[in-house]
Amino acid sequence: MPPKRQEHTSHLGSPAIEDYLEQIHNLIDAKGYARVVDIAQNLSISQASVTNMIQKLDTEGLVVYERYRGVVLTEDGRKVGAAIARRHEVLTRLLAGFGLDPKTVHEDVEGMEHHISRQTLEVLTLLTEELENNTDLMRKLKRKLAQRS
Amino acid sequence: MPPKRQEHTSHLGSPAIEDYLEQIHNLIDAKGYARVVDIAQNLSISQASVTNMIQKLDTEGLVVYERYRGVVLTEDGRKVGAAIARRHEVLTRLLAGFGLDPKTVHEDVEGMEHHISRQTLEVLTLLTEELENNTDLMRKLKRKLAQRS
DNA sequence: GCCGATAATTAGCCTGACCTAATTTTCTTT
DNA sequence: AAAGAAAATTAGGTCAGGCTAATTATCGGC
Repeated sequence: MPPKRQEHTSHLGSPAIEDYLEQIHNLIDAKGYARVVDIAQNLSISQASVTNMIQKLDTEGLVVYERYRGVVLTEDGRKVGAAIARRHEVLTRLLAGFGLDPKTVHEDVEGMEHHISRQTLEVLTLLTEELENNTDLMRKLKRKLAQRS
Repeated sequence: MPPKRQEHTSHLGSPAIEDYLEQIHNLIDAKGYARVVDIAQNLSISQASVTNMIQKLDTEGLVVYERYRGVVLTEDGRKVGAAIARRHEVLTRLLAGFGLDPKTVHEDVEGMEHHISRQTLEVLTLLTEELENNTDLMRKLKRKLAQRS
C-alpha cells in the first residue's frame, strides 16, 4: 500500500509552509516588505531555517526569491497567506470573546488555524458574528462558563 | 537565541503520540484490547511504525508493552487518550450539527483536536450544548449559513 | 501436534523541518 | 570609501515519524 497519511488540503501546504506565508503576508501588510530576520523572529526559529524554506517556497511558486534581496509573494502565495490570516483572525475573535487568557488563545489559534476548511471557517465566522451581535446570548454563555470552572 | 518553537501542552504529547493513544483508547473501549494491526489500520500507517511508536510510548510510561503481547494503557496514557477522544467528540458534534459534510468534519476535527486547551474545550462544549438545546438559534444560524454559500 | 496464515518485530532507509557555525553580502556610519 | 555591524546564505548535522523487506512469533484448522 502507498504511504497515504492524508495531506488534507489537496497539497498546497504543510503547517510549516502556511506559517511562513502567514508571517510574510503580515509583515508585508504592516511594513511593506518582509525581511528574513523578521520572519525568523516572529516564528521563533533561526534565520537559516527561514532562508531554506524561502527557497523551497520559491521553487513551489509561492514567493519570488532572489539571493540577498527581499522576498515577495506571488498571487498564489498571497492567497494562502491571506486565507490563513483570516482564519487566525476569526478564531482569535471567537476565543478572545469568551475572555480566555491571551496566551491560551494564541497557542490554540496557532495550532488550529491550519486545519480549518472553508466550510468550517464559515461556521466559525457565523458563530463569532452571532455572539458579537447577540450580547444577551453572550452574557448568558459567559455566565454558564463561569459556573463550570 | 535558544531553539524554543513552543511545545504547547507542556510536553506530554506530539500530535502523533496523541493519535496513537486516541486509537488505543478507542479500540480498548470498543473491543477490550488493542492489536497493532488495528491501530495501523485506523491510522492508515504501517504496522512497523505502530510497533516503533508503541515502544516509545512504553518508555514514556504511557502504555505497558510486552513483545508480541498486546498493549495496555497506563493511567497517564488513559488520561491522554480519553481527553483527546473527548475533544474529538465535541468538535464533531459541533461541526456535524451544522450539517457539514462528514468527510470535511472528520478531516478538520483530526487536524484541530490536538491543539485545544482545556479552556477552549470548555467554550466549544458550551457552544455545542447551547446549539443542541436552542433549536431556534440553530435554525436561524443554519439559514444564514445557507445564504453565505 | 503440525503447518500455513496472520500478526508483530527488527533492520535499515528516507524526508521534512529544524539547528549551529562559518561564510558572504549588504548596510551604515564616520 | 572603508570598516564594522547586521543580515542572509551555505554547509553539514539532528531528530521525529514515516516506509519496505526480512524475520520471528502466535494462532486456527486439520
